Amino acid sequence: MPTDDQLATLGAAFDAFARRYKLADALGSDKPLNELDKQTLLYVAEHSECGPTDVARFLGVPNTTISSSTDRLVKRGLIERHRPEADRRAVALRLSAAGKARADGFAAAHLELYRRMLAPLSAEERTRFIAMITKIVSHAD
Amino acid sequence: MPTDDQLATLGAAFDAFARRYKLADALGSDKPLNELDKQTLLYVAEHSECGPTDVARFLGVPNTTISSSTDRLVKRGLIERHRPEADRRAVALRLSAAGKARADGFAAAHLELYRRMLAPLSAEERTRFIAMITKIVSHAD
DNA sequence: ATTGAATAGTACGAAAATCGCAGTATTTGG
DNA sequence: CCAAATACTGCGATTTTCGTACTATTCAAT
Repeated sequence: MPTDDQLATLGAAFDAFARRYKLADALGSDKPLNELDKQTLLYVAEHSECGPTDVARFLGVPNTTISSSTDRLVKRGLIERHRPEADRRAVALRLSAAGKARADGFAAAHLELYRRMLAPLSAEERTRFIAMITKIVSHAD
Repeated sequence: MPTDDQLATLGAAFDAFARRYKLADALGSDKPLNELDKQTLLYVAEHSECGPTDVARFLGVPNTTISSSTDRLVKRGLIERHRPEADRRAVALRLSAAGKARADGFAAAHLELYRRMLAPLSAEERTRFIAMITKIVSHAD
């Protein structure tokens, strides 16, 4: 029962949102990572010792695509592969020191982005906004 | 002056947001469009008679990339190119009937998406939420 | 009027990325 | 103990991006 007008306004806001708050790949690093590799790196940062299949399932892409992605990240020295003793078919992924630095860079950029987003809101509005968006995403279906 | 905790919560919410509210490419159409072509189509829908350069500037990609994109869209019969009398170097883009149908499909999917997002909020919260996000994006830098 | 610079777009091709198919290594279950 | 399942990777076809170089047209300044 939201009005058409509300939906249109929200749509326009989201468009602007997506376009404006696009975090520029942390300059200063060597070559920028493509979107998938960035996602892979961030996932591994949050799930050390995970396997390629975990990443693939989470990101919704085929296993082979993640295999390529991790290949690139290993070649760039951002992540490391190793065989866990427990299951020697598997591969466990973890960040290298350089990878951790890179992931931290992204995290910092994200925080800065969120800070800029919240800047125009008052303290009370911020609280409300965060509460609402949390409500939206935590609503099952 | 948002707290670290607020920023972390917002970040988590955005991640979930981006992952959950990904509009599945309107099934039923023939082959799905890739992301860029979708963006191009939508831009042309909103800016009939625009040129490739306009699209490129808006989307932040090189001109040649848009040239490829419009090529694909023309081949699929979704947009049409023609030479305006006024400036015969230029190319003007517009949707074909099929393209319009496709764009309308996307628009409908978007609306449905927004409806689902707003569903968990009360009428008053919706109003507030939209007002806040509008405030955020209309804030110049 | 002329012509040199600027502008709009495209052709082409190299480099990169995605992902299906098939293959290897290991584990599990009956 | 062996067939099926699981975790991944090698390979290669297809698609996409985008830089360089080109054509066509317009503009601007003499």
